[in-house]
Amino acid sequence: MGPFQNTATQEHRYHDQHLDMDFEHKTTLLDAKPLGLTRKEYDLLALLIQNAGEVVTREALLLRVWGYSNQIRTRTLDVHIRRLRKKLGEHSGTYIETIFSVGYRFQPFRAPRLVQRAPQMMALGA
Amino acid sequence: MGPFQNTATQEHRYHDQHLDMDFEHKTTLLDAKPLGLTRKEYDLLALLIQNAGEVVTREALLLRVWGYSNQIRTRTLDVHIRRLRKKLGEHSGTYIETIFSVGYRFQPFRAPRLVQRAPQMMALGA
DNA sequence: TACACTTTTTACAGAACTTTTACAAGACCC
DNA sequence: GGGTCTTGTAAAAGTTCTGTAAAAAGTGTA
Repeated sequence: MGPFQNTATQEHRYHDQHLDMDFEHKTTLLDAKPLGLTRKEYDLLALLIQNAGEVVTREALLLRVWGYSNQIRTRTLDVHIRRLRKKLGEHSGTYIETIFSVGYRFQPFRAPRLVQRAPQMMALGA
Repeated sequence: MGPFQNTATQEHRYHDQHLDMDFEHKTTLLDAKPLGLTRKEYDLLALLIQNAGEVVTREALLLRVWGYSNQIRTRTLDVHIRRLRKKLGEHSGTYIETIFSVGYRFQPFRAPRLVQRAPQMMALGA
């Protein structure tokens, strides 16, 4: 297995210390409590989680969750990201990263940051 | 293989003792830590690295990264070079060379200097 | 229809990134 | 050294992108 300590079986389930998502039954638990995601929220989070650790572009998210082709200007994605973060509560910062001008990335809980972080989150002199 | 010890597979990756750049995922690690490059910074460094060991003229950089045609006077390139050097930290001197009145050159870490040195450091007639 | 819930749009504030400006410092040539 | 050209640097200005609140629109159901 990879360096991650969580169970991210591609087929039907994601699980880490706090978050538990069942892609088969479409259920989501945060600290053992149902997260109460709506359909779009679920689709969005599921897509991010299924690409955990990798950046998913706005374009890809809008295409695969909404079926939007390119060059449609909408803030829908942002609003849904916001609602997801709200429902994820204190862990939202850990889980959903913004990659400026590119998209978003789901990071498994306490996963080692093996890939490039969001530029806006680093000190310039690093 | 050439005389270089680094892995510089042209297709999708550059790697040496400190720096690791993945052209496919557009990620950049310095000493295993994400470098956090912005888009332009990435484009610029990627172009230099893809021509590692060779001088890339200011003209070429401005054209290929910014789409600027000749005879546009701007300091944008210089400012971005500066930010790259800042992010490369202690290794910046090793990596990015200034070729006076010509452009810049990326040098792989501790690579033997087999190619033309910077004009300002040698007698032109040598 | 009326209601509750979900989704999208709108409008603006704020953050992040890029470019320009102005000047200092360095390099080259005489 | 003096003059000229080029690059380095800091900071301001400008642009683009994201966050957020609130309203409008859509959907399902009794």
